[in-house]
Amino acid sequence: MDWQRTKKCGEISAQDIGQEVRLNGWVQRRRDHGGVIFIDMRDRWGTVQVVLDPTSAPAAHAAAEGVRGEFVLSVSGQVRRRPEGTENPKLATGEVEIVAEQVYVLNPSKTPPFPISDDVDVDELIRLKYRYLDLRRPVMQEKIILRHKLVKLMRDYMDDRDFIEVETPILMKSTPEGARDYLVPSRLYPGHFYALPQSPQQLKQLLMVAGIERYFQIARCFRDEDPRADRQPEFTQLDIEMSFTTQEDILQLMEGLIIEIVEKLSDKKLIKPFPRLTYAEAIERFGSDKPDMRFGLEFVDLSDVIADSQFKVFRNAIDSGGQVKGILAPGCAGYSRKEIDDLTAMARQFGAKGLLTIQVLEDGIKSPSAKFLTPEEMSGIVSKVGAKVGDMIMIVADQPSVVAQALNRLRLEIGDRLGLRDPNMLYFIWVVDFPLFEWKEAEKRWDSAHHPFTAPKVEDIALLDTDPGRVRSDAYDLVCNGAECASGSIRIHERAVQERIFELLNYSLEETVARFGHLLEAFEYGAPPHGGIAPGIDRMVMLLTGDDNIREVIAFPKTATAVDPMTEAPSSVTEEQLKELHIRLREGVISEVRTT
RNA sequence: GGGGGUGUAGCUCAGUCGGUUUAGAGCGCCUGCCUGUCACGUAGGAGGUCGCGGGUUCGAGCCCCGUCAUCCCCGCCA
Repeated sequence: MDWQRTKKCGEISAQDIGQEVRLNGWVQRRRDHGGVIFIDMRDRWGTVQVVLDPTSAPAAHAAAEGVRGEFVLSVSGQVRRRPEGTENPKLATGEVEIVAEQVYVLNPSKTPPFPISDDVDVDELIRLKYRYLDLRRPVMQEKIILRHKLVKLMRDYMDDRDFIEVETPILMKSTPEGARDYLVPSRLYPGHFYALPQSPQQLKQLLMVAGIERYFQIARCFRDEDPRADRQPEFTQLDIEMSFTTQEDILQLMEGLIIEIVEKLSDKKLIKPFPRLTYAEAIERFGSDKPDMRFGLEFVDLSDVIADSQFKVFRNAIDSGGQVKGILAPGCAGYSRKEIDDLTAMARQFGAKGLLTIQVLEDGIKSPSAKFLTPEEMSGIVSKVGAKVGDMIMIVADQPSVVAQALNRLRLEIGDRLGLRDPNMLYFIWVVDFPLFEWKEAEKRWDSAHHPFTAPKVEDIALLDTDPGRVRSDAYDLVCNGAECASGSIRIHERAVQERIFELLNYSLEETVARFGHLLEAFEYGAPPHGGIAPGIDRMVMLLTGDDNIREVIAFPKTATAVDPMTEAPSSVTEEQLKELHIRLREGVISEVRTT
């Protein structure tokens, strides 16, 4: 039986009229008129109508009577122009149809658990359980194809610039810093474990020591932390590292790539060149190191206006080294008590003790703080924020980190409510000059802001000994519409500097040697200066498709509970497997084993 | 680990104040009819552990407690 296609369903056009063709595909829909039967046949390239006439091709017609949705068919016949008045402008192939002569059912299908169609809203858990059916939907196929094009473009771009792709191991050594590792027990070495890489960071640096000079990899990364709408336990990044480079080189390289991606693979608007903000500026103006720049509503520092205020909310904040900052909520003066309570709850989520609102109405100011502020102070705030009648001002007075986080959240909320976050705009910016360290209050120690291999800025090296908190690094993030989409740095390439950093991070010499001895040793054999960056591929696809859920751009994602509903991973394993791995489960754990 | 939402037919949902002895709709599915439809039409039919367990009540899809699954957020994500 010769069933292989000579044409694709979606590629049939008026040019094929008169031709004999054979098509392979799935039954999208079957319409039985008692006499003539129509079958819409779908493959990856599109859909075309097949006509079955009971008089001219009785065998084919008879076969088609038993056909149902999602049956797999091979159909041969002649392409013809549709009779006058029966064209379907909604279908790309709607000018023509296939007059079937032969129909083979290559495989029947059960009725699918949900319609294979773009315009249905099906519970995601069912979609994931039957992901192979979900992926038949044209929208999903488009995303998979777009992702392929993105990765191909990345590979071509890097190859054109003399980068070479090197694979690094998935079975790696555990380094308990940063995210939690996924561990893989070793059979050959009882009690020992491999870890899946959180990123190929150390290996790509070692490739620089190896003289590869320009490396990239489409790299899978694993982090055993709770997933989110934009986060998966495993994800993919374009991992890049280069030797004899500078921050400027890397930003240019990456900016060129991103522009090419957006211009070739989407219709979204871009701002070129990408504006640059220092970390300090970003925090000052937006309270975030990944500000959404599609709209303004920047923070306004009110310290000078209320410097002498006796209002104890302001007084306490200022006197304890805090800040008083506000943002404008244009046109929000009419907000109800409930709406303001909701906004206050958001601010509280980030540690703010409260949210102070000032509603500027036709007949005057409405604010819980009105009676505690002098008229001069009130009008000073209103004019400094630039509020007009109909606007609202939201003020948070607290420690700087609380003010930043709370007002950042409120700014994004107002941006959403006012429709200021234009979905057709991809507003990329570079955030640079990150601090090298941040203070971990819980552990009373410095921690790397980026990672411990990041180089301090040369002009700040002296501060390592005197004021580590003020040391800036050659680290940079690419941010788009309020989300981080790439992160990188110039790395340390000298053993002494690297050891000094580990020392500041409070690692003992033994720990340092045990975990990073290979890297430190490598630095002693002529390690070149180097640096790199790694844009996240899943998030890049999300930007292009406009999806706000990362699962929509991954073929077989995990749920927000880190489960694959299709294969039911993770699963329990046999006693023999455990025995081989020298693992015994604790009693309580055995009773908790999932049994779905 | 914490907070919030959701769970009723294969799918998407409705179900009022706890009360019409038998829980509904649309789509899908099955059967009949129909030779130009494309969301075909038309007549009929099947299909329910109201997530699960307990409780309150004369009576629970609806109220209470617990639990499971899932989604979003916080923590976490060098």
